Amino acid sequence: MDILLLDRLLLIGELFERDMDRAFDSTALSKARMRVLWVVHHGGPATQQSLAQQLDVTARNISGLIDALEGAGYVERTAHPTDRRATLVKLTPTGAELMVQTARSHKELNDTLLAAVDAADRAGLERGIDAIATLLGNLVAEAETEAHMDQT
Amino acid sequence: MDILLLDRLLLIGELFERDMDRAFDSTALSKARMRVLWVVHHGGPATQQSLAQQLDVTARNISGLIDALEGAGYVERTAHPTDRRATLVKLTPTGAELMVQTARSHKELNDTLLAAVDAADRAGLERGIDAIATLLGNLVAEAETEAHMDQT
DNA sequence: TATTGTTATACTCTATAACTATA
DNA sequence: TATAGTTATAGAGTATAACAATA
Repeated sequence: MDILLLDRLLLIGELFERDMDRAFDSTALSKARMRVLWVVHHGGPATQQSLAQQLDVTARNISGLIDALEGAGYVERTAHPTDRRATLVKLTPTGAELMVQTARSHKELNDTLLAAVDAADRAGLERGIDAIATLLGNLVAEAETEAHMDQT
Repeated sequence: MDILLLDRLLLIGELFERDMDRAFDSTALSKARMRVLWVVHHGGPATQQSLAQQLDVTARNISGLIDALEGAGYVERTAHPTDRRATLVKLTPTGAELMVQTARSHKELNDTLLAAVDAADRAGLERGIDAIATLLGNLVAEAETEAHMDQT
């Protein structure tokens, strides 16, 4: 009745964000900018249009984020090989190094947290989180499809 | 190696936020404003200073949020009984009704998600989430205390 | 004609600093 | 002198709309 499981899950998300904020505040790296780096790190060089779609923000928004990341030396705009309208956004060596480090500390935190869970509970925990993430993903996707229908 | 448990947890937080955004976009209720309502709903009438501390934002920021919420009819500023400098922020009947509905749908979503988890996994899931939330809370609190020390 | 990225404009959330009224 | 709230100003993230270059 008192504290819902969902609330705990949301608390974890919030705490993680606060931890990230603290870790990156010193540089030019906000959450929005880190997300851009993350997508480029995982998907490789991408056009700004592609980034806008993957991050579900406007092209204008991406322009500003890439401006900032380029100014800070984490990405560079390069010519698209076949489409002269488009630019390809790539990580610089500095940006690539940052993402490797970030992925590493992310993994370490994951392991630290998992170590606090009783070994007997881990399998149930993973299956439960999986089930919840899947169902919630479906619910949100459904709701967004409906909302999109309504617009049209 | 591929997908970390932590990533799933963060995904759940993101999906929930997207769901909330969709549900409230139609009104004057952003995430920041909903958080104010949530705190007043749970803690009762509060001064703006108190809200600023509880939400960890500046007093100036609270001024703007209360302006918006007052304009939309969800809260009202009333005189503080003993301190003429301060204002007490209260929910209007509309605001109170909104929070009751929100708490209800929040609970429903919680139950729906939990129902998707195999009954045998639920206890382990709850214990695991609890352990993770507790440890992460401690880690973040420690880090923030240290950061605060550095400033001083 | 459609698409890519930019310029122009606006709104929300956030912060710091200066100020007013009260304690 | 210290505190509660506001005004002034600034910067980041986001959105729409108009526009240039290219497809």
